[in-house]
Amino acid sequence: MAGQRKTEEERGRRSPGTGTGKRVTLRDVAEAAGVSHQTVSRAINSKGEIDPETQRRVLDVARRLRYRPSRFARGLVRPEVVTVGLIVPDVVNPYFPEFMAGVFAAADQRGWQVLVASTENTPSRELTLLRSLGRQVDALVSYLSHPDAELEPHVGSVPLVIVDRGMASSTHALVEVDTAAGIRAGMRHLIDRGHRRIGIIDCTPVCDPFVRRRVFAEVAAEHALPVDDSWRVVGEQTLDGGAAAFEALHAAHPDVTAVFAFNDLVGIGALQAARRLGVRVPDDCALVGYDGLSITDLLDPPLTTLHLDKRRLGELAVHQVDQLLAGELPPPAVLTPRLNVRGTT
Amino acid sequence: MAGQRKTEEERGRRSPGTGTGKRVTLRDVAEAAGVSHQTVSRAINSKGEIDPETQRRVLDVARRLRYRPSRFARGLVRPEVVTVGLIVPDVVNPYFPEFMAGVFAAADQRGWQVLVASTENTPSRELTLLRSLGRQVDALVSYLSHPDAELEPHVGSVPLVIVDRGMASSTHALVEVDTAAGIRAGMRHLIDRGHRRIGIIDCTPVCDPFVRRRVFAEVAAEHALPVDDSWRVVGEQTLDGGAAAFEALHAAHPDVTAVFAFNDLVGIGALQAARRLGVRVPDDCALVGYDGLSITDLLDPPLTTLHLDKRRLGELAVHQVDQLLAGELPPPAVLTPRLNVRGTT
DNA sequence: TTGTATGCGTTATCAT
DNA sequence: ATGATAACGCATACAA
Repeated sequence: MAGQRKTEEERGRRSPGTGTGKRVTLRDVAEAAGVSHQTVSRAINSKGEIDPETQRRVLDVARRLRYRPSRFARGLVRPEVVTVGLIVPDVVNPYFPEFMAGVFAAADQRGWQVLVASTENTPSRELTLLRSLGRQVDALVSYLSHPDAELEPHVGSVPLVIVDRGMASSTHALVEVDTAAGIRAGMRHLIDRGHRRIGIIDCTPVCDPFVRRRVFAEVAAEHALPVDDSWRVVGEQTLDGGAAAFEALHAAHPDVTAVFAFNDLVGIGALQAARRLGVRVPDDCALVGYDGLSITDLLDPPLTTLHLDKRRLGELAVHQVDQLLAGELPPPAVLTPRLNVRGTT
Repeated sequence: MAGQRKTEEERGRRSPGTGTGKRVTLRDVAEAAGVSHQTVSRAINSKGEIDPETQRRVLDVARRLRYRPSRFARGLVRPEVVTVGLIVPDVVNPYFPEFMAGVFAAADQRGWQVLVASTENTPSRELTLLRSLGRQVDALVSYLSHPDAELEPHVGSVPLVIVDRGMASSTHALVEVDTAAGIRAGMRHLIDRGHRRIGIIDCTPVCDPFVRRRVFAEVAAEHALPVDDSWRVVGEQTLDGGAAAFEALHAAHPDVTAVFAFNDLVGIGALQAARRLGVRVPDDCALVGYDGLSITDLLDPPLTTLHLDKRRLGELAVHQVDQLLAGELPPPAVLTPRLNVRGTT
């Protein structure tokens, strides 16, 4: 009595969302099984109070019809599962997986889910993703390079946590990195080791107003270092960019004894360039990175770097979401990098 | 006429999903603004046909009330956005971000969204995530270590793509890696270079039935290599595991001239151990890795490895989802690693 | 331009 | 054990 009608429904069924064919609903299954839609619901959810035989039969029909419950209809009726949207610039850059791990862990701990999207380092995509993801989630955690004003039209009413943008906000929650303190610690370390002819490899960040340059100049002045603006080279934020910048710096100032890299990626590039140039690290020239990527540990020598707890950063972001969902705009959470002295200084 | 009632609604409002307080709906806004809920809908969605003044007023009230449209109610009525669930063992392991990047790219290209979760290398979590994510998405892409039979009770009716499990399936779509071919290529490479005393560092994978051991033995037999089972050491699938395994292998067979590592992570560990032992790579002992992690490029010397296009693997997985959603069970997609000869052989 | 009525697919309440 | 009916929050056709 169950396995009679067959071919019509099975063939030609398109899955939900695939445009054409209508979706298979609880009622379709009910009709095909000769029961009420309510009974089908019970069967699907194994809510006791149902004849085992009936359940088996209904489940069978459901399978035949390729029935799939609608998460929307379900979400409408059942207690909501909090979903956080996460926007990062680049999943492959080893910086972000660590950050993401923190977000996942904190979210999972709360029973939340995470919808992830990548801007592929394209600022304009930030805006479109803000829009599209925004309508699908309960809150958004995002790396963003635009100021609030430009964001405003795209952020609807979604609670938003902005990560490491380096700009204040009166409407969104923030998680910030105290880069200035980090740079200062790195500079002090080099100076403590007796370095005075220090160069810096800087990069053009998307929004951040050259904190590194500023702090570098400040510290240089405080300690009367014999360096001026020509000791600061600007390069691409890549391995090759770091290499090229190191070469440029070394060409301009062969007597440089220490280099501060924009970040570890750039630092690794610089290390490779140094090797090619026959500059021994750290004997001829010390090198300090920034970020504390775990891969810097594998280098030879391992890179001295300002280690930032990226995982914690992610956890803090979720914590900010927490507050936002509770209806309050929390003060910015700030994290400071920690100097990790290893082989290159 | 708009800014009259205030305090009652604003205070005490809890956000959606936060348990208590009821959700602010379109009708609440309508009532507060003194219009019909339809007008509010128009205002929110900027669907022309509305007096600009009315719209402004409504939007204002909506903001005051912290109104947020329900994604569920919306999804119920509007064309569905396909959401793919992605389950990986570990976000931080550099292998997976590359894979994820492929999934994101392919998904984005189709206008799909991706919900990500990590099992944290815990097989039991695979099952629970399968369940919880399964009800929130249209299809699932997952690394899984269980056989179909154990999966069955947890995979409801969700279309599922299993990645690199190394076991056939009659109900789920697959994306596989031809590991045997990879190992074979690596062995051939070593043999071509004249190596005969080859060792292998193997690991206990969760499900995969020691493909490496099997192929290693086969090739060894085919070429009558002077090696037996004692040339195969099994270690943890970590940096330290690789180092320990290399030391063990080297202790047992000091005359080993080449080592095949389970994967790059293990290979890097082996490389570090070799350096500590004073074994020069590749002069004293060659080393081959597996996976082709991009960081192996930064090592000194860069690791010769069997490069797997993990990004492509992710794209293929999404393509399998495509088929599944179209109602067909596609044949397994298979990817073969490519030998990438660099500094360690 | 605005309001009224209806349906989306599910679960929950209450009968039977 | 099963079925009828009413929400859930939103958008859309249609009426005013």
